[in-house]
Amino acid sequence: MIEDSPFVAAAPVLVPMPAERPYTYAVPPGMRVVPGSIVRVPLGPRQVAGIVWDGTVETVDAKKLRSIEQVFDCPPIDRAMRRFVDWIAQYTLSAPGMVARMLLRAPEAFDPEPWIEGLQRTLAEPDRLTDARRRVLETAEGGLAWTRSGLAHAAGVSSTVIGGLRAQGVFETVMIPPRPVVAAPDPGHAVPELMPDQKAAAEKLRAAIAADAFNVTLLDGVTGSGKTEVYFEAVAAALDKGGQVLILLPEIALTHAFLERFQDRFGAKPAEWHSDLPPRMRERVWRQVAEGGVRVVAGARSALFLPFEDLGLIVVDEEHDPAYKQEDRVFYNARDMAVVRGHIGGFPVVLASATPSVESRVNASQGRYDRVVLSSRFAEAALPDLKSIDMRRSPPARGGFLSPVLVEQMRRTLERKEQSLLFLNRRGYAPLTLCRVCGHRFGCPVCSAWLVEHRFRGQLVCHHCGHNERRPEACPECGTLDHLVACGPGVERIAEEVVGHFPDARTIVLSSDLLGGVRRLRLELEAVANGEADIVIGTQLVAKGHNFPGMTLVGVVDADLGLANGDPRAAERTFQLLSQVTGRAGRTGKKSLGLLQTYQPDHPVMRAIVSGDSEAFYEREIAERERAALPPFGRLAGIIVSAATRGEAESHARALRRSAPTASDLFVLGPAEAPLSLLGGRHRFRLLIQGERRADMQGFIRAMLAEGPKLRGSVRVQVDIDPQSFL
DNA sequence: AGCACGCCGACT
DNA sequence: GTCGGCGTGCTC
Repeated sequence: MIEDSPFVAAAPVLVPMPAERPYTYAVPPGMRVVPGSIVRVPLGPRQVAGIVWDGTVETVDAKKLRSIEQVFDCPPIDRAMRRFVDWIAQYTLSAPGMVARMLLRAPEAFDPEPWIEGLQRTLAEPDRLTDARRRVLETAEGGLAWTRSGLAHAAGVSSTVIGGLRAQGVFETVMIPPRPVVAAPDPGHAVPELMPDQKAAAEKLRAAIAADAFNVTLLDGVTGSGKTEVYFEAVAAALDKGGQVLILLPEIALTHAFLERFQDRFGAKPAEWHSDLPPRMRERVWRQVAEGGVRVVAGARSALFLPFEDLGLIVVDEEHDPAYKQEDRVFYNARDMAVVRGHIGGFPVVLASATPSVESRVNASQGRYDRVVLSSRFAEAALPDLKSIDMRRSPPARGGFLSPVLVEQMRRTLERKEQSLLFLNRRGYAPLTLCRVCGHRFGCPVCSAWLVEHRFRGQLVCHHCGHNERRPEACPECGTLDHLVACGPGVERIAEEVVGHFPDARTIVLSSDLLGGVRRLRLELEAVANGEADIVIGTQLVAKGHNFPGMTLVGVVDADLGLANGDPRAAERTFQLLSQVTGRAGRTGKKSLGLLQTYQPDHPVMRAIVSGDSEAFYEREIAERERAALPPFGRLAGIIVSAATRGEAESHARALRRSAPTASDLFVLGPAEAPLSLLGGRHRFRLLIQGERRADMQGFIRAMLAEGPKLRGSVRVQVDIDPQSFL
């Protein structure tokens, strides 16, 4: 730990940069630090916050040694959290300093929250009692301290009135401790009446909490089965035991609706934690989590790095959601890191989903996780009647993309004054533009993916790197005017087709391109929920989180989209997405319908969705993955995400094969996950591995580094899950 | 990751 | 003559 040299005491300090090990700093005489202390240290030309780490210090050149400037008045990062940082650094092959950086993302929170100035009633009486003064005294009755502006506001007077009373000694200045960011949740606030299978599931979770040990439960409940209510019982049990609780949600799902639901159950909102929390709030939440004042946090993946004082449960909702993957700097999957955090902290973890990831299903079937299934649905929340439309038999009209079968159902839905949702997971107007004369295709000059036409904006946009240009009139290759043709549909194009069919219907397109940002989007979603649109055309953004009570028809424009992209998870992802989308309808109690436009009605994904038999899908998918040795079965799959040149990508692919001969598949992909054949231009080399066996993977990385020392620093690793060595 | 230093093109 | 592009190198 802290070692005394003959001259100065020194401490290892993890600084927030890609350092492989802690740096050594001198501890000035009289300063007290312990492992976990958050300290201010000089680093190059600037001052940074670092964490005093475990272990002995390395002797460094006396000329290099600098001193810790300050120990923050802040609870030290506990041992479990420090081990968590080291574990993640090792597992993701990232520098520990970069992992530590994720803990230090609330710089102002390291100093205690200041007490604020307040006013308290004294025994003195004012010289004259005016109307305004009387209101102030009535408001302040009860002896509690008020802020000056708060009291003025509550009494409906100007703050000069308060100032006058203060001057007369009717009020005295007192210091008020910082206000809690949220009220304390009450586990007994509104205990729900649970259905029998919910009750049984809640009992199992409660037992896991009572056991006071690490354990993972996969809570697998079909849409509408009341998963949230069940895991709220686990939350209540953990709170009863006195621990703190973290509920992880995919960023998108961190909605108002969830917070309300929590408040209904516990009488208070959880503290929120996500990337667009205002800085002041961020600091207060961080501090109060560290001090234990906040009991429950609902947050995005970064909430995993909050310094909980006494964490007793993590719930990962929608555990299959890809938003849990962080894919820059430190590559990690928050769902898996939550499991690791539980293991280190010795507490239970609950993974909840209506469509669990294949990894979690495998972990459950192999006994590493417990599995609790909720199979019955509330009667009024029945799923829609689901059917596929075989596009070979009911093709769309020329130039269109909607089958007559779907159009007819939309017409009927309109007649009944109910809402339809068309889902197409593709922004813009058309995913590819080409010249009818010379065949020129518009590609991205930066990353060589195709440019997507956004007709509304008059632009061609690269959805991978954000590059955009004006849509020209003439072909840049042959110069012919007005012969550019849009290939394939995006939501804008579907909207055009819909308006052609139903010119009088209120049609709206919802995608992340919507002008006006998140606020506008929220307003539009609300408007739709209030019935202010007849037909909604949306990307996956409509698939998540939001309920539309009047929606009785869901049409999936291209259910096959995403099945053929070479991703080993394509079928799983499509199944999950289609389950979610079709779940958007049918919560009304009215009869509702889901239609999937597909060219492969016999594909296992379509059969599973239409029949509702997800068990069969999982069994088949797991068997298939095992046979092909794809994730999550103990083989390694490497993905080169981008390379400096095509030749370099190829040579690294060969190196990859040599060093990982057992790898089942080597995916050589472009920066845009485009096939290698699309790679062109110069790109920084980056490597992304979705692998299972850590030993294989690390060996491979070492081989890569030996192969090309210049690559060091630009190699990044993603590990999805490693069931063999995980726990 | 920041941030400084350092060496070549278009402008107050 | 300077401002500014990002390549390279370092941080106890």
